[in-house]
Amino acid sequence: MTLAPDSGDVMGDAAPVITRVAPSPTGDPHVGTAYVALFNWAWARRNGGKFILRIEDTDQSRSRPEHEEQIVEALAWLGLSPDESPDTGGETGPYRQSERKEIYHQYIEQLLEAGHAYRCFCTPERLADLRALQKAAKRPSGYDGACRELDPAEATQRGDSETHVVRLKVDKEGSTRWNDLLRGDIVIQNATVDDQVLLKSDGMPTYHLANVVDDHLMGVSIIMRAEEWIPSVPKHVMLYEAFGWDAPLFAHVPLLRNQDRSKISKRKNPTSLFWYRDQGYLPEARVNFLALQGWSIREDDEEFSLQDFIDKFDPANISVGGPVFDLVKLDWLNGEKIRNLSAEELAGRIVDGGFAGDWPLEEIVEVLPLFQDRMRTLSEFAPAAQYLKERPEPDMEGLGKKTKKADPESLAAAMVDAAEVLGSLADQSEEVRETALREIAERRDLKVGALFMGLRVAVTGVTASPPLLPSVDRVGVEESQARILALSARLIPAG
RNA sequence: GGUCCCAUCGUCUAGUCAGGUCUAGGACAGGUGCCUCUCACGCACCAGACAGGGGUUCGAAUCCCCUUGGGACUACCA
Repeated sequence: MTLAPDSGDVMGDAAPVITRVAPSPTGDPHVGTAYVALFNWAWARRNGGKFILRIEDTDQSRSRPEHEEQIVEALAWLGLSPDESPDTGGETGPYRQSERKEIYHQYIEQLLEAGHAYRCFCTPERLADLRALQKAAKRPSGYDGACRELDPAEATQRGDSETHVVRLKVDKEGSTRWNDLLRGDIVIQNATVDDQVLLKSDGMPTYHLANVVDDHLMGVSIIMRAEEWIPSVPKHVMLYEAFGWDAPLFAHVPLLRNQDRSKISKRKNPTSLFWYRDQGYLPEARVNFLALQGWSIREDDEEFSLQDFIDKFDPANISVGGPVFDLVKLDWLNGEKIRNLSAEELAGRIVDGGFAGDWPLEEIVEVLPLFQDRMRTLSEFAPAAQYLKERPEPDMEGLGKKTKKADPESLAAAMVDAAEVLGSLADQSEEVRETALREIAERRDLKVGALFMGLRVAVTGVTASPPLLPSVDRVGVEESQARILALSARLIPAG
C-alpha cells in the first residue's frame, strides 16, 4: 500500500492534506516532537498541503509560555516551521488551546444535551480510593460510573454551584474498530473503554476533547502521532461519532526508545533539541537521522536532504518497530554533513552556532581545510585548532608511547636539525621540506614516523593532528622552531 | 492485573501487504588491509540476524495459531 500523491488512491485530489503537530509546552523542546513534526511537515509539503503547530496548553499547572517559544525556535532551527501557528495565525485559529475555551464549552453543551456526556461530582479523593481498591483487587481500573445515571436536569442544577467534571458516556456494548494506516485494523472492546473526563473542574478540556474538536475544526486530514495514543483512539472515535463528524486518518508512528527499549526519556538520553544544537550538531543531520528512525529511503544512500525527504516520504512505509536511539550513527551523519559543506558555509555555521571562540570568520575559512575531514561536530573546531593560536602543552606521555623504540637523544638531536631545516627551507614546497626531514631521520637512524611524531607533538601538542607541514606554516616558522627546540630539550634528561 | 501495539545482524533498516528471483541486501558501529608523517577522510575485504514451536503450502523471513520476549496505555498529564 502506498499513499504517494501520484498513486491516486486514498487521498485523492479533492481533500487537502492538512497535518499538525500538537506539543504541550511543558518542558524543553523534545526530540519526539521533532520526530512527529518531521513526518507531518514532510507530508504536508509533499502534497502541497498545510502543516499546523497547535499548542496544547490545557494543563495550566505545567504549561509555560517560554516552552512554547522554545518549541517554535527548535522547529525553526530544524527547518520544520509550521504554516499556521500561534505566531503566524491562520484561518482556523487560535492555535493555542487555552484560547479556545469557549469553543470547547460549546461542544461540551452539545454532548451533554445529546446525552453523550454527563456531569460527575466525584471528588479526586474518592477517585483515588477507587483506584487503590481496584488495584488491590487486581481489577481493571476505571471510573465506576457513580454519577452516570444522575438525573441530567438535577445534575445541571447542581453544576451551577458544585465543582464537577464532564465525562464521556461510553456505550459499553460492542466494540470500536478503526484502520490505522501503519497497523491495519485495530479493535477494542467498548467495555474496556473508560468514561473519560472531557472537561476538567477548572473549565479546561482534557486532551481527548480538545484534540478531537480542534482536529475537526482545523480540517486535519491525517493524524500522525506517537503510538502511545493508540489505547485512547476509541474515545476519540466515539467523540467523532457523537458529533456526527468523519474521523481523519490515523497513523500511529513508533515511539523512540532508550537503549533498554523503554520510551525515550531524558534520564537515559539527551531529549532536548537544544542539547543537539549546543553540542554542535547540524540541523540537517539531526533531521536526517530522525527520518531514518522508522523510515528508510529505498536506495542505498542514507544521507539525504530535507528536499529529498519531501520527494520520497510516504507515511505508509514507516516501519513500526520502536527504534533505539543510536547517537553513534548521528555522529557519523553529522560528520558527513560537515564534509559536504563548503569551507565558507561551514565556517559560517561555526560562527553562528557560537563555536568560534575568538576566531574571526575569514580565518576559520582559511584553516578549515586542516580540520573539516576530522570533525564530527561543530564544537570540535575550536579545541582542535587551538594550537594555531597559542603554544600548547605537549603531550609527553603520548609522545613517549608513540616513540617507544626511538632513542630519545637521537630524536632530540633530529628535532634540532629539523628546526633548522624548517627555517632554511621555509619558502620551499611541502614536498621539498618533507624530503629534507626524511633525510634527517635517516641520518639520525630514526624511523620517519618517530621524527614526525616528535615534531607533531611539539607543534600541535597532540599525537593525533592535521598534517605537520601545513600546521607549521599556519603556526609560523619561528614559533614552530621555538616549540620544537623547547620539546627537544625536554627529551634529554637533565644532567 | 487488564487492554492494545510490536518482533530480521550489537544498532538503524530492506525484504512481509501481492509466498519462490533471499545460500536474507544496505548503513552505523566492530575487525583486517590499502592509502599514509599521526589522526581523520577515502577505498577494499571480513564477521554478524529471520525469537521459539506448531500448522497451511510443491515451496514460508513473508500467511495462520500458540509460546516467549519487548513496549505503550491503564490521571481532572499530554
